[in-house]
Amino acid sequence: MSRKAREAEIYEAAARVFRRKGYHAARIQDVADELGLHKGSLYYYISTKEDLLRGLVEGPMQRMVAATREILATRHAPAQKLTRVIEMHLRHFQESKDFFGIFLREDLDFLDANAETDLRGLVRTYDALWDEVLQEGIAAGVFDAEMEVPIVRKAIIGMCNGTYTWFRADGPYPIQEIARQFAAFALDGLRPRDAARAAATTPSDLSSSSTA
Amino acid sequence: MSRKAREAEIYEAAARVFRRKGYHAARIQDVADELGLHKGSLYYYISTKEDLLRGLVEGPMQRMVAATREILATRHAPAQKLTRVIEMHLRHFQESKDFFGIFLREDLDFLDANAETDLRGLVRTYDALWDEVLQEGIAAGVFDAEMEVPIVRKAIIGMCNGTYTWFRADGPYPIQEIARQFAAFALDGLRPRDAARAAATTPSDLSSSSTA
DNA sequence: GTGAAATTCGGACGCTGGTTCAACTTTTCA
DNA sequence: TGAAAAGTTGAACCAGCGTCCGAATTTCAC
Repeated sequence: MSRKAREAEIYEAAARVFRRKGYHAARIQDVADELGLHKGSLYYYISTKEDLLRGLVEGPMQRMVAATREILATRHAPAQKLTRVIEMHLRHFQESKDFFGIFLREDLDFLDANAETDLRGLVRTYDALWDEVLQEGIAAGVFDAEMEVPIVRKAIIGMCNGTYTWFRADGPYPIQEIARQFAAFALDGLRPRDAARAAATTPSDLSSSSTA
Repeated sequence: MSRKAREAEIYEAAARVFRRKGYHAARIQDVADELGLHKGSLYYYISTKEDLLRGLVEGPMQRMVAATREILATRHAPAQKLTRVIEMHLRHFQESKDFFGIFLREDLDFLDANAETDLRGLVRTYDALWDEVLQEGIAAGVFDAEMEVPIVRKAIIGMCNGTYTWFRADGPYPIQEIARQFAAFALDGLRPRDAARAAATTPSDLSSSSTA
């Protein structure tokens, strides 16, 4: 096994352990156990426990920002863009579950303090992109012009991030179904679907595939 | 100062510290510093650090369950009950911010393991009460009958819990305004308010006080 | 096969942090 | 006012954990 591959193994193991126990509660020994190594051996690959965490943090957030930019660049209707952004968020969330588990639970600001990583900046960028989606909808007259965009954005993202607490890949709902329901919920609220559909000016085209 | 009062001080200080740093990252010394005491002195009041955490956990959750039961017992319309439950959740959330900060971030299952506290049970009860609210709405024909109740419940609670990440008492939005927007969002989604109002069968009476 | 390089081992070191405790100070109340 | 009770101190103990390092083992080129 190459050095790179071994390093990747270690980082993945660390991600799992950090998510399960939390960064501070997790011991280097736990990471070693996960790999069947002795803890001293890890230091052949890493320098400190903090660097291990830092290594995990880079990547997932950047990918989400990039994916959001792509969606924004399309010519879809606002409601559809929103649906796709929600889906995208949930999908990345699930794919980098370990990372987000850490990201949501730990206070990672101390990482920004003494290194080149700028997590907070990335989050700000991501938020701004969401706001753009909502603003487009308002400008197009299909979203409530009276809404407070930051609150609504936080409401939707909070809704998505909440999946961390309860979503299980082997649970009753596949991630697509959750995305579908979340999008429908965001766009139409709880009002009976028929009435909502009748009144809605911008139906989502994503619900056609699975009508559950 | 009475013993009870001193104990309360200690638990409150611990709550603040645990929320700021996380239970595992926080040190007993930090709690002592918060009070201007020496760490040894704390042990005149507490037995272990874990008990300190356990003491914090009891209470807030029980109060929320009780408050939800009260709302359910009223004769309000489903949409109004939902609005009130959302408000209630956010209000308790803010009032016991330290507790929830810990609750959401830490893995507290280990507390259930070897003590009489049954956090998980409480959470299950709380979820069930929310589901009742939603079911009532469906039965009354004012909520979408096709929704997956558990998903929607989790969506709304997730939305509320997300406030932990961003809500600041001195920020631009008072908690009431957030509750109002969340409820409106849940009930009508993002569709323009006028169209939503026209079609809605159960307007919320809570928005009358502040129209932002 | 042999030697060097890469990798892993296993123990040691030092620090941190939870907990204990005997001594000291303050409060209480007869 | 004085003695007992309540509360606080500060040092010490000890276990756990991050980190280091020389020795042992494995890998691999020649």
